[in-house]
Amino acid sequence: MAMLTDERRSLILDRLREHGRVLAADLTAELEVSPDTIRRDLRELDDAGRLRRVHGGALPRHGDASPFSSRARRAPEAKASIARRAAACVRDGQVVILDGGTTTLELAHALPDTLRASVITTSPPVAIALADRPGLTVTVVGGTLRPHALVTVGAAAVDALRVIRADVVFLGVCGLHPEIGVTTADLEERHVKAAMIDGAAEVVALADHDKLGTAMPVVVAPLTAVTRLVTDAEVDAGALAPYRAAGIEVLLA
Amino acid sequence: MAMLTDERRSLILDRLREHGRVLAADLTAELEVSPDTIRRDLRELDDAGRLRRVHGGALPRHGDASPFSSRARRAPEAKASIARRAAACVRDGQVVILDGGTTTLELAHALPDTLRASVITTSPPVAIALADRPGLTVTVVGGTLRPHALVTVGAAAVDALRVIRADVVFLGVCGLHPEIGVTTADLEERHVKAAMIDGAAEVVALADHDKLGTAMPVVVAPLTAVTRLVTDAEVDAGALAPYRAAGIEVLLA
DNA sequence: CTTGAACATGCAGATTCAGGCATAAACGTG
DNA sequence: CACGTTTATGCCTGAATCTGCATGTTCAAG
Repeated sequence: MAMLTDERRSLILDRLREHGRVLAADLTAELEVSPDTIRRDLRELDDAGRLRRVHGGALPRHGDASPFSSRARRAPEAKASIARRAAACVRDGQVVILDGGTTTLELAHALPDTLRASVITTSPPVAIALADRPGLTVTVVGGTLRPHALVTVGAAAVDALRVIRADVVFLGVCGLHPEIGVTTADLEERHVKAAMIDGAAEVVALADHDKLGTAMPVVVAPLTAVTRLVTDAEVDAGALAPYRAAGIEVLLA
Repeated sequence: MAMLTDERRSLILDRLREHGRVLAADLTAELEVSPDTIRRDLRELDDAGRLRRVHGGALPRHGDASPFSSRARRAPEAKASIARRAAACVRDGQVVILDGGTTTLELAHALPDTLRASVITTSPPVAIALADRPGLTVTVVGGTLRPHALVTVGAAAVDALRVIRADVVFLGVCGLHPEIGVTTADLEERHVKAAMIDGAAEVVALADHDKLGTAMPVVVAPLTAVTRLVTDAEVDAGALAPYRAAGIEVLLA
């Protein structure tokens, strides 16, 4: 047997998380088993409550028309490769702050299994993703939950972050403009992000290439607050010059 | 004997760490012992909690069958009906505290879509489940994440809860004994649960019928702290008498 | 309504598994 | 050393699991 049954089913759940849906035919091809086996897998995963079976494939259990999970489907491979590149920046023993957002959630999944570190996050999905890593201490920053972004905000969150001096903070940025700096759309989130940046020795911005050169309504911090930028390889070479000029180390994924 | 038993088992765990899985057949070939011996090894390593036995081989224990998701599969219909019954106790405008655990997560899903209330929880999964309810304000209580239970604990969580005066708190109890009271297995969780109870006008305990009459090592609160008990209909009628005698309103789901 | 794809069900072959039993080595004790 | 006990291992048998195939049914797009 090339692949264990449970292994195959985990892989199906991975694909489901990745793409937001799976087709029985695709799985048959990728996993090289008969359609019957795939159907059985999907049926039993449904019985176990791990997914929702539909004709032709399967969907995530909780209907999930949520903005969060639909956003996760945008440019998943770019986000994933950025996440992998960024994950390599973390070293054992560090205190790491993880922002919310789909890219940082990918980063959480991409962290090496063996990593020993302390992770602080405002994002419940990130916290859950890291819960079963034996080497990690996960701290959730409390506050009011922003439904769209699934991050905590408010005075409680800012207070909790203010006392933390992190080695590195990973920031999922909505816009990163050479002159305007780090920007976001939400005023409450701005204060939380600013508090994360304040105490951190290193600030790593994670941004798809199409976030570069754009700006959102609320300014979080000047560009000089960022020490590293991780983006995908599809970016124009010239577009990176202003960031390098600002002393930012640019990593291409 | 070419290789000691424990030596062989360490090697199996090494292979598992290396490849993320092991096949019984491969181990038989590599270690030159009978399949029976390998099976015995895998079984005992599973009993010792070092790996997860599956048909044909073994997988890492925390691969994806987290204790949380496996617990969710135990008596799901009882949990769901308890959750539905309890959800009917919540009224518009209330401040509600939701404990962690699989039953309270079901309760979160069972809350009416139209409910307008403020929900406070230590459980990231509960927070996510409620995020897209337009009528709810969800507050996450920050703290250190307990990997097994997926709840936050620690001084930060207790502090945050101390200032809250909730109308009702829903407590997922591990054990509810007529004389010993509400008990749990974890000392940190005990302090968080106690803080939840302290400021609450009403304390609703959610418990499968098989939790009644049992006690865990750590006492959270005396039975008198509980004002309502929701359990499933499979409970012996006689078993409920001591709770009713203590002035607790018992709801059968 | 038609039709092809997807589906559930039952079945068979192959593999894997659990428990009982026998053997042999290692161990402890007098 | 002699003896009984424990442990580890391999073999055996019946049971369980997994997978693919055949059958008839259901679904959904045209």
